[in-house]
Amino acid sequence: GNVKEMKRLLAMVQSRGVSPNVFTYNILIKGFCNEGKVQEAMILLDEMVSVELIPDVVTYNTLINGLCKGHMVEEAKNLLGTMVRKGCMPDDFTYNTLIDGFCKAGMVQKACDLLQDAMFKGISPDQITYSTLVNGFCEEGNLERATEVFDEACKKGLGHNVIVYNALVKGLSEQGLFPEAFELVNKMLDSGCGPNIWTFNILMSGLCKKGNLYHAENLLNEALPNGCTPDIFTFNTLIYGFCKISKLDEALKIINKMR
RNA sequence: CGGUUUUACUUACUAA
Repeated sequence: GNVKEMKRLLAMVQSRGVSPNVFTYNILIKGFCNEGKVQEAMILLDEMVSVELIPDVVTYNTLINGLCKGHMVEEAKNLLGTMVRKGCMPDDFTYNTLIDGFCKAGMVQKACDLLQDAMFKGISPDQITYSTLVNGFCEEGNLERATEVFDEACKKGLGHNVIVYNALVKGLSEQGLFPEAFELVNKMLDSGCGPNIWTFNILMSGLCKKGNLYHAENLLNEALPNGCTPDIFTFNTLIYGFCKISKLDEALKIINKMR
């Protein structure tokens, strides 16, 4: 829908004696953001003010995330400034969202600056922050910094998290560093934070891109014994891999295994 | 502290 339609709905609800509150707007704003209609979501922010509702930290975080996902990171950062000016204190969600936005935009250094800003405000990095930064550095091809961040997370006791591990496993396997990637998976098993199907998919995808279907298919057989059920990503990855090396017959066999 | 809203990791294809 659009904002005009929304206004009609809200008017209808109000005519029944029920007024929308901040939650109502937050849900709507999230809805518009999910549809990629961030501009319309921003209009709702203005409208909240005009009906004397005070946007809260969730309102701003939702919009900041929408702007980041819409590749408008500078605007997102400006909104951080706006919320502070209006007396709404940013929280860990705010910073993690922005840090991810800047990482995904290829501005990892700015993401690190934001983390400094957050820490200055008394917000310390959590597992989400670390997975975000590990991922950011990996995407940049900077495995050294990615590993440093990972080690720092471990020192703080925040390293034993599947997503943090997966981010680094992905970075390693995308660079073709499979021995290191598998070593890390062994570390996961030792630390009681076992791999999940995402871990397997990440490794298999890396192997498939290198044309190493032998090891990729072996991994498929190791998933179940490790308590991971192959999913649609697993099979699509293998089918892609076999097609890439022109083994269409093998690709078709995978399709049969799916049934 | 009755409930409801916000952040991180995986496949391919498609556009430039």
